[in-house]
Amino acid sequence: MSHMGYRRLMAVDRDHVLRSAAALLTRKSTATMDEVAKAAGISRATLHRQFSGRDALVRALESLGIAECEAALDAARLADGPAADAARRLIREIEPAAGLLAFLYTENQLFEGEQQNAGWARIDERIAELFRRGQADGTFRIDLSPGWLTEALYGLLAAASWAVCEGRVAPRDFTHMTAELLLGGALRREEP
Amino acid sequence: MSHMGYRRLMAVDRDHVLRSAAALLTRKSTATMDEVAKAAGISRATLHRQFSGRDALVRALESLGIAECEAALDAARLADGPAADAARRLIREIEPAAGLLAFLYTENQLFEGEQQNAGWARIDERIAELFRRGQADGTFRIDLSPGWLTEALYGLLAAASWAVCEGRVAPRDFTHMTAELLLGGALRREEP
DNA sequence: CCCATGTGAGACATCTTTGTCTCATCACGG
DNA sequence: CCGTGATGAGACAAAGATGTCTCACATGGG
Repeated sequence: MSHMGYRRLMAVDRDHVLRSAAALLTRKSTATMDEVAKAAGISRATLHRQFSGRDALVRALESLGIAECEAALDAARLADGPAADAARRLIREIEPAAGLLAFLYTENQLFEGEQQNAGWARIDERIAELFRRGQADGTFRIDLSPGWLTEALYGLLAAASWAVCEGRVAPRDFTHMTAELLLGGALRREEP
Repeated sequence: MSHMGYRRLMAVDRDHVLRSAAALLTRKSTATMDEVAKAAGISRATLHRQFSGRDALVRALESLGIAECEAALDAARLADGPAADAARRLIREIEPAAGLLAFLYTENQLFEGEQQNAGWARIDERIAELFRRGQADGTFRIDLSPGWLTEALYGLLAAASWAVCEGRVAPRDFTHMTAELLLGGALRREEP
């Protein structure tokens, strides 16, 4: 079964390379292919054998980010239960991918071409649908559009990811900080 | 007074170049010096006569961003009146600089060297102080740290700036969307 | 009118990154 | 033990961006 062994080894390496690249590019978005290779513990030649170029690497990271987002959306079961709880589940599930998302969020090269990945539109729509549901049942305020709430979620995820990366926020507070600010804001609530 | 005239012309050109560069780099952070020059309506030679290199240009943009932030902080009079109103004033005053701030926010090259501009620390401190004041007088919740609220403000400003830039949010809604989400969050408030 | 100064256009070398190639080595299975 | 295939190291050229230079032009003041 050398064929299976070959396939499995490749898959593991590819995933490891992608994760390393995501972690590095999150911190330094202008990292060289050589730095990416070193971060993954491989040579530049091998990196080039798996991703034919920097563009292919970024596209693969985009696909990975989309896949992780959709997995988080599935795991969060946005249609179940109160909308606020669903939003908290979503943030908790998406946290491991927040760094990658923050990198892709600022890689505006991905969105300037006329051929942008349709996965983002699907994800946007699913998140916006959650906010729409919450607005319809009176949970969420209606003066903030679902589209803006979606953008704000991305922005807060990126901000929290960078704040954790630079040590300004403890990693264990990530979910609470992000979810509470998105849902409840900075103002103190009156005790009912 | 040719000397004064010379100085004045230089200042005007320099400011125009900086604003053009900020507007362009906000949309495409990897723009070439040639593109920056064209966007400002000057040649690459003249651009290079005013900013000795790309690094000098970015540093000048950083200084401009810091100056505009501090001007906004002054104009917002953060120490006056209710903390929530002060935060709204701050967002309103800082809105014109949000695009530039968003660019500098992602230019992590500015923050990796051991010699980073101390202006950011001053600005962070002034904003955090506002949130501390609001927490002390019971206006803001205390389970979100002033540091995180400051980071969240940056993240929301950047998200709103990009959302406006790409047409997903109307420019006139910028202040309301950002301020209301930061302060009140997505959850609907009970009518008192 | 003449000259000084700022500017644009372009040439040129340099540097970095990238894409491609070759070759030696190493691991693994037959 | 031997061959196959992946890998690492390095050389190499191509491409792009940048820094620097020269030269022509135009504008404005003396």
